[in-house]
Amino acid sequence: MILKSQVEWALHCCAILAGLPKGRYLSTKALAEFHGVPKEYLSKALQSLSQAGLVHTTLGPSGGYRLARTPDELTFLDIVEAVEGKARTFVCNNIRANNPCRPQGYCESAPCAVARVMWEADEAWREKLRSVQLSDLIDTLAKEVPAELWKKSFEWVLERAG
Amino acid sequence: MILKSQVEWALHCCAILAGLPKGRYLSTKALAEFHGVPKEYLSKALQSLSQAGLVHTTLGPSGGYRLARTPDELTFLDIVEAVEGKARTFVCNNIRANNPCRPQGYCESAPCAVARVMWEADEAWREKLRSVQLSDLIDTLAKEVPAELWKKSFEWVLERAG
DNA sequence: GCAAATAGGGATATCGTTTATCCGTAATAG
DNA sequence: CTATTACGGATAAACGATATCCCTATTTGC
Ligand code: SF4
Ligand code: SF4
Repeated sequence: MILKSQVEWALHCCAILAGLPKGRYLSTKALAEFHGVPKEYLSKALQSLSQAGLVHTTLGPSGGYRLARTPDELTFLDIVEAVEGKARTFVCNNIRANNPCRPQGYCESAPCAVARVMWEADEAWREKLRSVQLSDLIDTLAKEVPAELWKKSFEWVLERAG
Repeated sequence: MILKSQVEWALHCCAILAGLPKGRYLSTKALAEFHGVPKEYLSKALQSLSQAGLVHTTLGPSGGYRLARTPDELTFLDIVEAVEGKARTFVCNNIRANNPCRPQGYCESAPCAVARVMWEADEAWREKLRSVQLSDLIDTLAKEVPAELWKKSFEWVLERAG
């Protein structure tokens, strides 16, 4: 069980978009080139962000993406769920219904204990992701990324932002 | 991203094995029939439990599986990791290495902030699973499963336990 | 108005994992 | 000795993730 690589891409793209000056847009082409990933496929991830309402888009030359909210209103969970979906990672196939001892027509009132524990764990995962904002990531990166590289990357992006 | 159905099977099998009298064994065949899942494939899940040291096995007629520890020494995490593996669900493809602004020969000292947050969430998921013991599950099931069905299932298992 | 660039979406192909089955081997109870 | 079992390897089918291609509508700059 492994998350899509698109999740990593989407998170990185949002981090870049967070540094974009108000009103500017950055294209799929630029984002793909910056991260060294296939443009067409990255496009699908960005479309997921768009459908989830996390980013705004414009068409035409100088078009592209920008964040739809401020970085402190965007959580990791927003981004992860936009790409990976909101479905729980544990699906119950209700195998208890196959118990040969079961009376005919017996009907489960509620999801069983196994499923509930697995879903609580899933929720713990989501809760952790919900607790980290995009702005937290930016703060950390600003501290950890060497100043020189940070500045050059910023300029690289600005040159291509429409 | 979805967990293998084998995870559900393994959890249910362990719950059944927990009710087995000391020294008795239950075969793959019985477990597969009880849960209504393919015997050959369930066998793979049980082998995973065996390799992880969570269950003991014996060969021959009246052979099968029993728990290697008491139910309060077995956590959900033990069982889930035996089947699903211990690998983290977020893999870092190090796409920051593709940043065109990066100086030649630049070397990352540590995993980046994105990966760390995702790994913390992964750990929160595992911590939750670690906090629930198999004995907790049995307690809950004993309360929720109708007494009649519980008793009949127990007898069904005993008839087939070697 | 026109040409270039863009997001969006559908169709399709490739690849790897999950799911499932089959068979041969070694061990064990009766 | 026979029947039954766990175990492991080989293999196939089904499915989802990855990746590419192409067409459309829209917008910008000229
Ligand atoms: S016991 Fe729970 S997880 Fe298992 S089949 Fe029933 S509802 Fe699903
Ligand atoms: S920023 Fe983090 S998650 Fe992204 S490629 Fe680098 S190490 Fe991996």
